[in-house]
Amino acid sequence: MRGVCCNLPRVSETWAESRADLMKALGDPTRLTMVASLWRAASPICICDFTAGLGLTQPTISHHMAKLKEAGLVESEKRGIWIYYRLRDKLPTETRELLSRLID
Amino acid sequence: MRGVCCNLPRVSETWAESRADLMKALGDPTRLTMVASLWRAASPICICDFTAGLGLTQPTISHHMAKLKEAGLVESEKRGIWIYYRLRDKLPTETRELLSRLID
DNA sequence: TGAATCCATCGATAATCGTCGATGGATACT
DNA sequence: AGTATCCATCGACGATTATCGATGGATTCA
Repeated sequence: MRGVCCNLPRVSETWAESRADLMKALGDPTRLTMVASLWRAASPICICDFTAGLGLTQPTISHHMAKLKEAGLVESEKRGIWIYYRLRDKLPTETRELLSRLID
Repeated sequence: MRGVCCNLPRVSETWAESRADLMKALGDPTRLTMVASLWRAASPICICDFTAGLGLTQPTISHHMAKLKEAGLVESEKRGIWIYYRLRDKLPTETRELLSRLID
């Protein structure tokens, strides 16, 4: 009876791994909110802004931001006491379009 | 010094919750592979196909499929012994376009 | 120099998640 | 009736994750 089963379309394993990592980075309400904020923000945002706005502690926000950075979504720049975060400038086109569909 | 901080763009909490749920559903390599397969497949696919193709046990595949169904990505139809799965027919346009950007 | 602010990192804890084996219901074929 | 296949669900286990408090480095300002 096994012969009845169709064969699956081929999906690359490395593709699935890397795209799932991106989805995982976006798969938390706090991180998604942070990305949406950065997407819409006119100017870069620092950790303390999120801490104040999202009702979470500074280590938690910092931890989430590190994950976004690790996923290649975000870049930072230190200026005085603050570290300003913004969406990565050279975001791959597919990722940028995906975010556009997701957020706009 | 708190006055230096900009104020965050407003992001809806319910929006973040629901979109993060969708991202979470796509945030696992196995599930993403399953979605990509269904996206490309000419005809519906049953659990045993994935079990055979992905090297995971039947309960695991079934569990992942349940999550995709709960996320509203997938619908099923029972035919004889088999339950055939396909991408949901009435997928919201935004979701369909997002998947298109993600997979194609 | 001393105090204050911003932030990353560490260690801990509770919750969630991915995976499996076992079980049982449903359907089909003999 | 008996056997075989497909599948959902349950219970368990280890791994990952989200969160926090505590700590310490860096920078600014008095």
